[in-house]
Amino acid sequence: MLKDIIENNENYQPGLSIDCVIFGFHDNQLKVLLIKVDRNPKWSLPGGFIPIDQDIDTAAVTILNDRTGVDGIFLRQFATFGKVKRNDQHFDKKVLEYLEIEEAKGKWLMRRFVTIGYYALVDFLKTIPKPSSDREIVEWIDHKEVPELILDHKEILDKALNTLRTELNLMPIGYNLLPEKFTIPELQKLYETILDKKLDRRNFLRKITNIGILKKLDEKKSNVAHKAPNLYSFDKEKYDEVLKNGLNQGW
Amino acid sequence: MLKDIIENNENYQPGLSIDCVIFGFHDNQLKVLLIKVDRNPKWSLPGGFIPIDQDIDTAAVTILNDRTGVDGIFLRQFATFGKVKRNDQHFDKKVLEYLEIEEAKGKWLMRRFVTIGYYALVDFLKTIPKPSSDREIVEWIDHKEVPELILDHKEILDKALNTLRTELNLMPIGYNLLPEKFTIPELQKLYETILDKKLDRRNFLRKITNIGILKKLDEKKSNVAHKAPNLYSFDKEKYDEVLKNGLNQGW
DNA sequence: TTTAAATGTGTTATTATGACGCAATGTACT
DNA sequence: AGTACATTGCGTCATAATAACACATTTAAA
Repeated sequence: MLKDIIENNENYQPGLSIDCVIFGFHDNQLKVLLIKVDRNPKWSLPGGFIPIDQDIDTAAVTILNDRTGVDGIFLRQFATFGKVKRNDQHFDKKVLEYLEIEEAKGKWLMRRFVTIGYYALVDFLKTIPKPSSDREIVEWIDHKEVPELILDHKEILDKALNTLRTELNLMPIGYNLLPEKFTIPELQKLYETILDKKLDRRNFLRKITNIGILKKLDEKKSNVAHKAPNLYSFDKEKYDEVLKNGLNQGW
Repeated sequence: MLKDIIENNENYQPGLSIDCVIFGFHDNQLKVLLIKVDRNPKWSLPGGFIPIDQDIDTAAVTILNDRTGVDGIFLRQFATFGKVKRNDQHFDKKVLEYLEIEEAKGKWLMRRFVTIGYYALVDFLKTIPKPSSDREIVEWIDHKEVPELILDHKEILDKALNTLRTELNLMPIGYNLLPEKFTIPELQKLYETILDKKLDRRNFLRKITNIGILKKLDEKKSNVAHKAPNLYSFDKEKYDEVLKNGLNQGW
């Protein structure tokens, strides 16, 4: 895979890559999809290169699709990272030998790479993490327990989470992270988890209801050890309208 | 200049550029610093390439400094643009001939370039627009009268302005665009110009005052054809604090 | 049947916002 | 010198949004 790309590197945008921070929500945890390649003890964000005949946004969608099997995804570019030393010594001679890549071809990889960060919000249960080879492990990891990552991937992840927190004040987000039917307490947990902060149940209900993007269903959640909460779904039309116009006008 | 870069293109990050949207405020107009090169009838955003031994942020600062002579500037990366056809036919054979660049070397320029967009807020009066050669015109242009721009520069400019509008709801901005001493009505005009919307004088005063970033000076503006407005300056310490923590908490 | 743990539906006090009114002030004009 | 004009500074009031909190209801399990 990587070897193929390197040996045909003239088909890819030079010195540029894409890294995706893929968020999911499960068990009241904000999860991040991470990858571990056997030769490296550290984990990394799923990423890839940009074919010269593809828009960068298209390339990002492709990477996401390949890893998660989900499409129709919420995907946003949030920042581009380009410190001179960001991938210093990531592909050194030893790694190239290991990958059986000729030194001449490998030079392409040893230069500074600038990477474009995208973050995605996906429905955890609809996602099937797909390793791109048998040397690779793909796993959902609680964002609070992310292990050491390669290069500046921790910085990229942090920036993505900060962006998500800010966006939470500007637009609704649950549509992409929750299943079709959900309860208000579940939605609240999602907000609390992202913001890392407790919210008042009753005030949350009022605020989220006032936005006008929820449809109360004639159905209750079953198999709960307490009063059964009502199920809701999003009113997609109004949801998209709010997404477009934003939540707070401010001035 | 460009010729030098092309002939030494191994010293620059391949396929990547930076474009800056530089905003200033003057005569109640939001101005944008634009460039016209004689060989091209269209205007463009000031931009440049990234030396392989420079962080992208540093390269952006350099571009900005070269064009405006101002340093200690507010500069933010806001998006990266990479459609496949974004610079199609921008540097064709004719242009290369005109620039006296060999075709072989010129190939570097004919590929798709991905460009990283930065926007800057600068003090109009402290800025001295500097052409980088005598073939170049650098000018402040009212953002409402921006002429046709090359490539996707209009899209980049629009995105920068939209980002600025959003940021206005998340943080204070006047510090970078206004002189040290200013009046509340001036600050309000700035907000109105950026948002393209009238605000109520009295409510604006209340809101901006409540943020707690203004220092009322013991001084009035002179030479005005009406009641002399009071002068204010920013309390830099509190200003930076609000910049860091954000304006609206939302949730 | 009782209990524990949530949920659904309020209430109240406080604060923020939007829409105004009116007096004060500095310049320009008669 | 006096008045008109444009604009500033300060204030009010009704309404909406927010934070803090109380109480009854429902479900599964003890």
